[in-house]
Amino acid sequence: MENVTIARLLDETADLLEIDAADPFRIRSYRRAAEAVEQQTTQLATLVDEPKQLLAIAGIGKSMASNIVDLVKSGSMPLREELLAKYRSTMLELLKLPGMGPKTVALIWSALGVADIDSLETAAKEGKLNDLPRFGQKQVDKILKGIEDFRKNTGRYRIDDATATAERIAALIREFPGIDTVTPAGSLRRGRETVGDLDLLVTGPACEPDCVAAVVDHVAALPLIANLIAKGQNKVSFNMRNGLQVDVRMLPKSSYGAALQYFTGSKMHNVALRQRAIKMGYTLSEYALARMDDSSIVASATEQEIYNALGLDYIPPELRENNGEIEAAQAHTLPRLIELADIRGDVHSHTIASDGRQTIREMAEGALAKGYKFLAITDHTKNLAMTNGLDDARALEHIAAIREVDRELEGRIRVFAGIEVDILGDGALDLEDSTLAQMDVVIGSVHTLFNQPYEEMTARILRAVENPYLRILGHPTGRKVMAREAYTFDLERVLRRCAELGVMVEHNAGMPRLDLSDRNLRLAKELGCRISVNTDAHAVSDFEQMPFGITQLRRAWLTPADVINTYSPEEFLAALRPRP
DNA sequence: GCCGTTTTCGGCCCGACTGTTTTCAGTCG
Repeated sequence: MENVTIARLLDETADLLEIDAADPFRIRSYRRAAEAVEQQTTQLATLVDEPKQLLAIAGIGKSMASNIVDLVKSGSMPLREELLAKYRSTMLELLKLPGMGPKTVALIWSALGVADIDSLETAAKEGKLNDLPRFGQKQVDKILKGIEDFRKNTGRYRIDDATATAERIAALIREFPGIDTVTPAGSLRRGRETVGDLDLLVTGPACEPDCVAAVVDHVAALPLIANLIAKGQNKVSFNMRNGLQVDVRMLPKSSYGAALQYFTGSKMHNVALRQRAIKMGYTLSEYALARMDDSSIVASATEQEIYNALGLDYIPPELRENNGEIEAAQAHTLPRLIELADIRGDVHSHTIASDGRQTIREMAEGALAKGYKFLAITDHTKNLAMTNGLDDARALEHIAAIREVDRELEGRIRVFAGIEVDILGDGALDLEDSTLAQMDVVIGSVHTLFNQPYEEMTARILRAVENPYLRILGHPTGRKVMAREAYTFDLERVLRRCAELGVMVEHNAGMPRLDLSDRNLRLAKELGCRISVNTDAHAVSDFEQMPFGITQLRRAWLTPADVINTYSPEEFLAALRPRP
């Protein structure tokens, strides 16, 4: 059983406990445990015979460890079974409807026997809900609307889409006079690869308390709003046409830092921060860090002041997951995270020789314009026929053409000759060794190996990695971003072998379905792999995808030294696995 | 159910918005 599954089952147990009106602190323990499990880089299923290692995880105590062992061994656990016998598993879906919380779910169950979305809809339309306490027509309408939306769209939105939407909305809000800044907060600011909703924080002279009402009216009337959910004194919530929920908050300058900190989260990071504040005699809210005794404000204008007042170094948003960052900030041991400005090269790109859209020269000049010091041209091989992939003869010609451009641009940028070679069904590489020996960069890609049995897939990739000419394992997972992880092979074993052999592993910034997740990047670092971040550019404009890749590297706590793209061209060549 | 710079017991984060509540419960982030 994968960690994500264990985490989900623990979280669902917390939901059921809420419906059961259990002790809120017990419920929180289950939520904390679920979070902690999801953060782990090693699979807990391999630790069930060593409970001590489970107990070492913060948030996992004796009975939670026993729960995890039960889950791994039997697929369930006693408490979960007990609750499922008392209630229904379909209630977990009801909780996802807006406005439906555990109390309401418990109420309609005990009063009407309603436990799933279809019966809820029927009951609502028949007017049965109106007789219940705290139910009026508005509640009923909200539920029916919620059911409609739920069926229309489920799930999360990709960070690049959400970023574009945020920018569109921000531009419209800025049209109002007296707005200085519009900043995305929440999981978008933390760089999660998908976001559930959008939090925008707005500040400027127009957001001071005596005049904020006009801004609120302006935002609530934006033309791109599909459905207005709520409009308060300084907050507006609405849905976009695609279902994405947007929360916009207007804030005075004086408390902007506290608000930014608060709404950036994560929730678990904030909880930990608040507990720390209390121990120090403070209270932390979205308005300020204040003294508990006389409510005097200690810090509120910037995040930096707040973290410092709590005895911490500033914590970058990407690290705020309550995953050791607070302890590191206190000990002044936070890593100097990699930044976009550190990147000096991209070693995965395509040209018109295969399925790219620009020439070698154009790609090289595009990289030069980004300030890069090196670029590797890595077109496809013949096995991927639809990409017009290269055979040995064309590959050798291509190398000569790349060397030519490299000479033309001497002193300005290094252009390395490379190839993105397919790993064939038996684990062999798609070109002759004698051809591969001419290349600076050989990326082995897993494309065509999908949909094979786990063990076979693992064995074939391991065989490919053994080939001494293979120097980078290209976009090594077939996971789907929207559906969490979907490994098709034993990634941990492959990464371990890559580390032993000096094979670099790639984080693909341009293809979010083929990259390594932040958790797997952290695993790769722990195992000692050298990591490369590349855009897989098929045109110069694709180089612009790099920031999304950097964000994920930051979430994995990577420093410039961990990532070969920060090296000089000579250092990069030296870091490659030596030729036989 | 977890945890410990007072503690192995007694704590455990904070506030806004909504609806129908004439003083607050539930939901949400």
